Amino acid sequence: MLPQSFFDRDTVTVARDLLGKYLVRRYGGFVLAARITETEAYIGRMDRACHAWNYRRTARTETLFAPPGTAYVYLIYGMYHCLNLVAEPEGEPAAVLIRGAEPRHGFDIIAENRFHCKAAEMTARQKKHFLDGPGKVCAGLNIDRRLNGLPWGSPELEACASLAEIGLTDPAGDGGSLDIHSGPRIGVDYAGEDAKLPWRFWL
DNA sequence: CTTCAGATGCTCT
DNA sequence: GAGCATCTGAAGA
Repeated sequence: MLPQSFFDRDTVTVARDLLGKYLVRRYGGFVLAARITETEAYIGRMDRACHAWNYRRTARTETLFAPPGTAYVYLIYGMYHCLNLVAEPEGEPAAVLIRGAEPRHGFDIIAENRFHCKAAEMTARQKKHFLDGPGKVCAGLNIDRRLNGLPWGSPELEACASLAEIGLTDPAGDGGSLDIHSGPRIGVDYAGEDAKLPWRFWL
């Protein structure tokens, strides 16, 4: 599991460093794992796109003020969930949104969660868009608001540098060197100039 | 490949 | 009451 100190750093750095890491989700006896391929940084101190911009503290944003590594999960558009991991020292409201991932373990369960079918029954179109969006990551890994505020270190959700440390191997390999890209974040036009910040990262 | 409408409920004003 | 860190299927190019 990544140490809490991994998240106790500048949010943009954390967002970039999370690429290629493995998200592990455990529930009901299942172990699901996916490799993170896309992230975005949100920093309340200075970023109009962040829910806690200018340290805005409400019932919803309270989680952003929690210790680094805490899960921040909220409902968007009435029907999808977004998973974030809190960053920066405790008290600085900031987080990294997990925007995309690739399944690595528990394919059938993830396929069931996403498409209500077995992995082998997925269409080519479904495979191509397996977990390529924040709502899709949450649907596939069965993440919803019940996980909001989950402390870092909880077995239900963790991130690790390799699957070997939890006794698994990556069927697609660990990938070697990463080809990291960056650009403006998605869907934050309401943030004015801050919408142009290159705080989205992907492989 | 692209655009587009519609779904749906929580949060804050 | 307005808006939202989204997704899907249908239709057209």
